[in-house]
Amino acid sequence: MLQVSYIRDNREQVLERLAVKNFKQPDLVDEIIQLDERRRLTQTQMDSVSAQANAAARQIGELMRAGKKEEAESLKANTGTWKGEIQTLSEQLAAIEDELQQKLVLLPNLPHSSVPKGLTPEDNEVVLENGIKPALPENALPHWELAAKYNLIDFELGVKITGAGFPVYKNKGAKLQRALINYFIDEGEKAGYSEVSVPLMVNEASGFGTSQLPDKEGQMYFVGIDNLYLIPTAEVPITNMYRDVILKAADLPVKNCGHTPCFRREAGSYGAHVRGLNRLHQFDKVEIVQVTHPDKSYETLEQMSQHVRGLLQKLGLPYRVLRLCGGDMGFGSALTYDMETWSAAQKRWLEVSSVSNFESFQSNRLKLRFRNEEGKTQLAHTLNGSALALPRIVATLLENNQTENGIKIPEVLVPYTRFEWIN
RNA sequence: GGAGAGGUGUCUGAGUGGUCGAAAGAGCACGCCUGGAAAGUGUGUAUACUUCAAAAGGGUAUCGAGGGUUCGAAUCCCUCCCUCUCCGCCA
Repeated sequence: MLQVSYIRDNREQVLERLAVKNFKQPDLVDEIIQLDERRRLTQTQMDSVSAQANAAARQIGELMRAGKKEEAESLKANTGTWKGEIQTLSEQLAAIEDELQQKLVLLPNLPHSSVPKGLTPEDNEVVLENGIKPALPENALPHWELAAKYNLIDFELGVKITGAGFPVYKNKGAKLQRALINYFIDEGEKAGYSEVSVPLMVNEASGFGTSQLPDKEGQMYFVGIDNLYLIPTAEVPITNMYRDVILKAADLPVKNCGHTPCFRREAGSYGAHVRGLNRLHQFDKVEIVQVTHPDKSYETLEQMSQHVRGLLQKLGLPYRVLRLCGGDMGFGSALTYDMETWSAAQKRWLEVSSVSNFESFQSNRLKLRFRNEEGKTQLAHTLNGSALALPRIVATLLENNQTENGIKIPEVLVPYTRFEWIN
């Protein structure tokens, strides 16, 4: 959520930046500024009437104590009017604030100046490409066929138990999952992220804090009986650990990592591109999260991106890094890098990580602040990234590392899998 | 799930209708003291909104959340949330 004071002081710039994100309702900006003016006016009026009423109440108290009952009674006569006024004004204020809030949450974050204009994934900017795309023989198999051939993943069984998009991992497939999770967590800890294990369901306030709500309501599974949402990413519970928190400047940066399953409804996605592990309703992911000083967040974004690239490199996967264009970016992000691996049998890039700087967009909702050099509270910046999401890594590993003798496990994973081949 | 107790500032904790944004202590910050430290001592120490050109200052709101009673609510009433204890159930 953008800060109203910022919008007020930087109207032109806000409009210009929103245009980069192809924001469809620029009129909202002026509506917000006007509502804010009305809000302040109403608040000032209400405050001054309250001040009068408070003063009178104090005086009545003093008179009562002094035993001057009649004078006190005569003062009471005025209070009814004030009470009425306060009532009216506070109702007005509440209505204005409500409307303001409703409009404010519709504004996405402003993109960073380096974000390219554009509408679709085709407009994303390729920042770099690394690694060698393996040349597979003509009869190379896509991962869903490899998963069946080596008895690693049973998609049909998942359909029986739950439904499409909830695979059952078996044998070395299940072990590979565990190995990847542990490997990613260990690498995170090496990079200074302290591990947390967090709830998989969150309340509405948490969903709002990281801006899944109200924007992406339909993308989350909702448990109505208890009003809880299944997390679409560990970003939500981990970042919300710092909701309503004022950190010391010395506490920054805060670095956490954690593994969770992620649940996504993925309403409306079907077809060849969602086959196998390409798109699931439940998948495992290790997430890295940082809370930083506003001056450091872009530096941090680069570090986080490096961390993710390092993982892909160590796994020996060819990858590329994209700087997302305005149209493809998430609602709350100011700058996002997507990391994609080359899936050699499908002959396409698969997104395996997304690293974003939210600047103060989330922290404004979270009321996540720190005490700055001047001793004043200031919104911190939040960042997060996948490091990494498992299914597409598994898909790429299986496809790219297939040989006549089976699937070769990357060296760095062998201490975790305790087998070198799937065959 | 049943019964009871309770939720006050960074923490402990006082406060049952007015002088309470809130005693006291601890902690923390800065100063004095000291060769340095401890002890001692002094001062300060919530957040948000708003007013003001800015600073200083002022106003309003907030004692789990929301509503109500009252001229006036941390204090009384209602609803909800949470914590603790006992019982029940249970991985």
